[in-house]
Amino acid sequence: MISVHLKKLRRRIEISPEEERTIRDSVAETRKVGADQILIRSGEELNSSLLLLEGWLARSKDLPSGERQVTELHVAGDFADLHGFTLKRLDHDVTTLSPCVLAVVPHDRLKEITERHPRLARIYWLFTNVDAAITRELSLSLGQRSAISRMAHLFCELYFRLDAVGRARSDGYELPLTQRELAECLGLTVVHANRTIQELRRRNLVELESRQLTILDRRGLQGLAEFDPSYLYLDRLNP
Amino acid sequence: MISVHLKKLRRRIEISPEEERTIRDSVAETRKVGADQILIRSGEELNSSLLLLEGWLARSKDLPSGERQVTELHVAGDFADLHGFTLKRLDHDVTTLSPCVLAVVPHDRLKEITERHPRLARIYWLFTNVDAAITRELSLSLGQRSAISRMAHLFCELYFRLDAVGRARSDGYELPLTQRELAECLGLTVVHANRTIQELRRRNLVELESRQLTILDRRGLQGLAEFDPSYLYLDRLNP
DNA sequence: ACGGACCTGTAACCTAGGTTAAGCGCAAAA
DNA sequence: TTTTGCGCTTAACCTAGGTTACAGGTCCGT
Repeated sequence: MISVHLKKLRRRIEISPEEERTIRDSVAETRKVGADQILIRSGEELNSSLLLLEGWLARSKDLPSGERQVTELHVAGDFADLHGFTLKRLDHDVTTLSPCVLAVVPHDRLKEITERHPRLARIYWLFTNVDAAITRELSLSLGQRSAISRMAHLFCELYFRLDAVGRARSDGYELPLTQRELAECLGLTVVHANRTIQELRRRNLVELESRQLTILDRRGLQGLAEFDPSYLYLDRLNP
Repeated sequence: MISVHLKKLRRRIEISPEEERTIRDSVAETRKVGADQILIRSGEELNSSLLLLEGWLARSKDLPSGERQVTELHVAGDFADLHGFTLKRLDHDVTTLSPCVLAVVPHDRLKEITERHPRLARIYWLFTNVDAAITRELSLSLGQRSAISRMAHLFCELYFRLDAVGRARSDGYELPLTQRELAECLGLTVVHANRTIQELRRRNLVELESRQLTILDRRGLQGLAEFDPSYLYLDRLNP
């Protein structure tokens, strides 16, 4: 099951058999969790990190007034809170958006990796930096793109990320988010998120029904989003 | 001059004399640059990282249409592109907002640090994670806060960050950004950035004149911003 | 000393997206 | 089987912030 994580890594870098063993051994246990659970609360002290093997997670931040912003989505293969290894507490919550399978990686094993497997440490460092790049792209979306272009951009991003771990069909993917959750990702209200989806439908770019996103016109969607996947660092890297 | 960087680190963690030596030795050269220079272009291949010793930098991303979003500001003591060590190219530009002094840290010396000084490597990893936390908070601002609250939030954040490296007065700090640049940080137009500053003035919260920001009512400003500095991880950490 | 570019400031007007409210369908609970 | 609640949808209306335009000040290069 952890192979989805290895797939994500191997998409971008070589992983030796020994490194693979180290990664596999870093997992202390595996947990199953239902949808809409809070896994980590902002500020909580941490001594392990969570590797998502199946399902969808969100990192989100709240305003005192209750408005919520999702700052990153996570899919199978992603670490949800690898940054918690160095930070020891998070500045955001981590919640499940669907039923999930999680691997628990204790921080002392990560520390050992930094002591004994510097290349692997650099790889994991790299992946927290890719997460940051995704958040930067979100800032660009929230600050400068229109609602429709933002939503198209998110759909494109998720397509590339899911495809990289073999979780996309050629014409779309399973997207278990409600319209409210999509709105929280994009800094919109539910009402306007709905209007925006209608508009994407009307333009024959996507269909979204019973948790299935169908991309009818990938070229058109990417054009509308002005989507350039280079910020996902999906090409070969060499850390 | 690199002491401002050590000050930033020591604000949060212990640095041994040997670690200090390693950090000092990691600098290959020091460069002075004028304002409004592009230091790094998105996509460019990198083999060193830039440590900012004096002045202000911005990381920014552009849309094809020319709209620009500043995704993070950097002040003395910050690494501008430490994430470039693992990523080897950036997904954003790095530009000077004022005359700057920069230390150049070759990636092979950073690699050596990951091989020989794992604790220092964890510390630097930590700091790229703090950068990411700042970008997350920006996403929250851009997605959910009003223009005035966003601007108040930025002014508070910069106060805390500058204070942490001894670059703030008790009642404000030097802020060399034009209103256009502030607007680009906050996802606003220049016109509305100006309106927003006028409103902050009218409420007697801040004064901003000839590059000097004076905070007239810190309590009030933080209240308006709903500012909670915990995302800056300014307290003691233990990597 | 002059011209031009950029910065700050304002005014008039406009629109993307927010707000409020309501209806419908469906699934889980009772 | 009814009820309750949630997710989706739409409509009417409103406002925060965008757009365009213009003016005065300052700094810079010639």
